[in-house]
Amino acid sequence: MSSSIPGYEELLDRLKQVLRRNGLKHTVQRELILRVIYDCDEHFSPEELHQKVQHRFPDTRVGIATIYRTLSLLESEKMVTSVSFGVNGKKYEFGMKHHHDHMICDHCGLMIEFVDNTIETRQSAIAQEHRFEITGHIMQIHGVCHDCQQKD
Amino acid sequence: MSSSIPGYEELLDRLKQVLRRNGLKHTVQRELILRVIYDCDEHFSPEELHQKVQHRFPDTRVGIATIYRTLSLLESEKMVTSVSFGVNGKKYEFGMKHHHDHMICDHCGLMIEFVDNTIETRQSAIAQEHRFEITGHIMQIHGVCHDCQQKD
DNA sequence: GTCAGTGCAAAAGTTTTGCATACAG
DNA sequence: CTGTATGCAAAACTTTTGCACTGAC
Repeated sequence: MSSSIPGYEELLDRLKQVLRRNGLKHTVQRELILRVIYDCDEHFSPEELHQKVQHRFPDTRVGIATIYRTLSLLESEKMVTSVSFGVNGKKYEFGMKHHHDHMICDHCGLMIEFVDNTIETRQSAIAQEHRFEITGHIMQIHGVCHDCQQKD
Repeated sequence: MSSSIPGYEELLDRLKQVLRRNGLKHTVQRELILRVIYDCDEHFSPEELHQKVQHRFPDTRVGIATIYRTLSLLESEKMVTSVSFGVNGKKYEFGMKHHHDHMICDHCGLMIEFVDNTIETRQSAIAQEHRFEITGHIMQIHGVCHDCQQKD
């Protein structure tokens, strides 16, 4: 098993590689942002990420514009993924964990991650039927979690 | 089969019912907006909806604020659903068609709608395992459509 | 030294709010 | 009449851009 979640060093190498390949430069800001994203378990908005970075590395100024620019870069390289949670707007997550889907409680925001092989398999089959070359998918089950059901 | 897509009249009744139930008022604007949404096959942003409404009913002024307010109302009543398409931002769709999922081409934006019973069933099972009361789900397969594959 | 990257601030875009007026019930 | 709904404009947010300066290579 274990489709191996990369360690930070591995990830950093990958970033360097991407940068070199595109004639871009390795900067402190890009590295710090990657570091924070890597350590971030929850989903985050660009604004939240900005605050985390500033809080953790107060000695380096990182502008919100750089956050947006870096997120775009990382997203195009599939190192982060963006997910939309209805009313809460667009959020990002570290994109190289083991693949998983989300179950979201619309009352309290609780998020359960899960993987289901039957679903994954069907998806490939459907894509194939339509001669569609699949690059990824988003699957969210929305509802009310057990705790919130009690409270009603 | 046919889980019966409601006709416009039915839908309008439902709206009136919702309004009455919440002590809200039946207004021309709300009706026109519903009308346009009902006839709209594609997904739309609030701004696009606004333009469609103005274009189709030039005699009634409908402000963008009313569009947003009405979309919120309809969304909370599950009469429209919002879907997020990554880079394209938040879009809405008429929420009472027969349920379907989306397959989206990231090159040309082509959207194929589909339903798969195996997936639907597994979803319910997963929700049950977590004592989760399911209210809906979002499932999008992203990739490259057949046409776009040719073009590369 | 060169050229991409950065912070900052301004601009552009999106969504929400306040308020006086209109109008449904 | 009463109180919700509306349009408009202002405000609040979110995201992108322009520019002069910095710093990686």
